[in-house]
Amino acid sequence: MSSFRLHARPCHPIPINTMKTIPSQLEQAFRTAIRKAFDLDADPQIAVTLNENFGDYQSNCAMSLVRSVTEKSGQKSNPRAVAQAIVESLGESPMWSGVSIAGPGFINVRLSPAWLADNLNALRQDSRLGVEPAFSPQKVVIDYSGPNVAKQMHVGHLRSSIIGDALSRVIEFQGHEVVRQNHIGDWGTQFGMLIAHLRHLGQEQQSHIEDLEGFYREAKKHFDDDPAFQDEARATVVRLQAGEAAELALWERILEETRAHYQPIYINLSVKLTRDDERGESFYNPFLAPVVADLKAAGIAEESEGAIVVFVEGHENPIIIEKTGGGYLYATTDLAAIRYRTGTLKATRIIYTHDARQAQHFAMIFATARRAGWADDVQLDFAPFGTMLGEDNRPFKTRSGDTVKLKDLLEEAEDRALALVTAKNPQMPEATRRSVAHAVGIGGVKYSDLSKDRISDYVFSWDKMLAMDGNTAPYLQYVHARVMSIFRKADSSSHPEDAAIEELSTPQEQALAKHILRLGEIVDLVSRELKPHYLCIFLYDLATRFGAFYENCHVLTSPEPLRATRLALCSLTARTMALGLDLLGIESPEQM
RNA sequence: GCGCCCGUAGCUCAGCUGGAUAGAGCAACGGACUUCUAAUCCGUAGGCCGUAGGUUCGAACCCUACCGGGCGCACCA
Repeated sequence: MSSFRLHARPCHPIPINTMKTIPSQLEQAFRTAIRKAFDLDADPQIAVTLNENFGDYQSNCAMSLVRSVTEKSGQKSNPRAVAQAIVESLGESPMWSGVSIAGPGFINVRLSPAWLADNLNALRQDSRLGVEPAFSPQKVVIDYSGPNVAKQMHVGHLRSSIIGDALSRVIEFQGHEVVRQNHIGDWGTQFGMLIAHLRHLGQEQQSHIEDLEGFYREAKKHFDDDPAFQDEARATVVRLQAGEAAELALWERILEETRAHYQPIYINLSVKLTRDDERGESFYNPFLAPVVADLKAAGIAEESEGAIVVFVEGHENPIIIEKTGGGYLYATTDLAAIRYRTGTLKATRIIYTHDARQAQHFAMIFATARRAGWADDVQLDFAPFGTMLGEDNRPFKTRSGDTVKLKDLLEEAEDRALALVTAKNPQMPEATRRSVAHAVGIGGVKYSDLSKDRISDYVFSWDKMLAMDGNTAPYLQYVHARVMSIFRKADSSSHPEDAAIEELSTPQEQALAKHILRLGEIVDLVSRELKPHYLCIFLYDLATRFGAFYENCHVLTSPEPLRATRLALCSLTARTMALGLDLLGIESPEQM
C-alpha cells in the first residue's frame, strides 16, 4: 500500500489541530495507567456518566479486572483497590480536574473547565467541528431509494431514501469515499406489457408519468384478460432485452418520464441522488448470464425443479437465479450488483438501506457472494428499517386505502408548515415564509423518521413531527434560529466567530461545552451502527442544553469578556446544530 | 412448520460496549411573558422494562423457554 490519501474536499479542509474524541483520549490514558499498575492490557470501558453529579466520563473496568489482577498477583484483590491503583498510576492531567472512585469501583472523571475552553477554542477554527477525518478512508457503496420506473414514488420509498441519504452524508463527511447507488426497478416483464400497451393506444409519442401509471394499470389488466396480449407482451420483452432499437427507444422514453417525476422529489427532499448514481436493474443485464454460469461452474449453483438455484446453509428454500425455461430474477441482479461493486467499483464496504422484510433475501445474497469469493475483505451491511404506520397502527395509507404518493405527502408537509409559520409570523414576507415552511415541513418529515431507531416500525403523525416541543426538527431549527437572532441583535462590530472563550464559569456553559465536544464521538457511532437516530438524540440534547444556557446565561447584556465567551458558545452551538442537521439532510433556516 | 424483528409510563419514543437511582416529549395538574424569538422554559404526578428461569460482582440489554404483535419463507421485486 502506498501512502494513504486524505480525501479532503474544499469545503472541509483538514484542520491543523485534529482532535481525537474525548473517550478515545481517556481510553488511551486509562489503558496506559492499567498497564503501569498491573502490567495488563485491558479495555478501560470508558462511558459517559449517566448522572452528572458523578462526573462527565467514567471507567468501568475495575470490577471486571479484579479476577485477572488476582490471578496475576496471586493475592486476592477487590474492585475498589483495583480502581485505587489505576487512579494512582493515572496521575494528573490538564484534561481533568478530578478523578474519583465511587460505588463498587467506578472511576469518575470530571473534565477541567480550562481544558474544555481550550478545546472549544480549537473547535472555533475547525470547519469539521472536531470530527476527525478517517485515518484510512474506505470506499463505501450505499444502495438506497430504488424506486420503480413507470410508477410514482410512494411512502414505501421514503424511509430508504432519507435514511440512506443521511448515512451517505455522515460517512462521506468522515472522509470516506461514498458511492451512492440508486438501484431502480427499470427492467423486467412489466416493461414488455407496458410498451405493448402503449403501442395499442398509439401513445408512443407523449406520456406524462401520471398517465404512465394509469397505462401501467391498464396494461396489467389487459395482460390478465387477454392471452393474445400476453404473447405480445412476452415477445416485446424479448425484443427489448435483445436490444431492439424501437423497444429500447420507447423504454428510454418511459425512463425519462419517470426521472422527470422522481428527480424533483429528490431535490425537494434534499436527497443527493442524481442520474449519475443510477445503476438500475437494466445495468446489470449483461452480467446476469455470467453470474449464473460462474456460480454453476464453481459448484455453488445447481439445477432443481427445472430452475437454477443456490442452496444456502440454514435456509430451507434456495434462492432462484434462473427460472425454469430461462429468465433471471432479482437475486441474480443483486448478485451481479455485488460483483460489480466489489470488482469494478472496488468497494470495501457496501451498505443496503432497505425494508426489513428483505432480511432473508440479503442474508442469502451475502452468503452466496462470499462463497463465490465476490466479497472477500468487504464489509457487507444490511441496514434494515421497519414499516411506516398510520396513527391507527396499521400500514400508512390514504383514507380510501390507497398508497400515499410521496409527492402528495411532501406537499401536505409544506402546506401544514406554512400554516404554522403564517400563524406565528404573519408579518414575515411570503417568500421567506415559504422558504421556512419548506425547511420545517420537509425537515419535519425526515427528522421524525430519522430520530427513531430504524429497525422498529414507526408511527407517522403530522402533529408530532411538526410540534415545537420535544425531539422534532422544528424545535431544533428553532434553537438555531434563536441563536442567529442573537447575532443579529449583537453589535455589528462583534463577530461571534472572532470571540474567544475565556472561562466557562456556570454549570450551563460547561454542560453545553462538554456536549459540543461530543460530535466526533457521535458521528463515529452513527457510521459504525448505521443509525442516524444517535445523531438526532445528540442534537436534541444539544438543544435542551442550549435551552438551559439561554434561560440562565444572558448573552448580550453580559460584561466582557463573558459576553464574548457566550457569543462564541452560541456560535459553536449554531454551527454544531447546522452541521448536524445538514448531516441528516435537513436545513437550518436563519429565522423562523 | 422453519426463520427474522419488535414488546420500556395512558400515547409516541430514548436508554451508546452489560454498569450506579430506567429517561424525554405528548396528554394531566401547577407555575413563569416589561425579557437575546413564550414556536419557549420550570415544577408535580406517572414504571412488574411482556412472563419465567439462567449467566454475571452487576441484566431493560446476553442465553433458554413461553406469551403477545409484525414480517418472511421456489421460479414477482
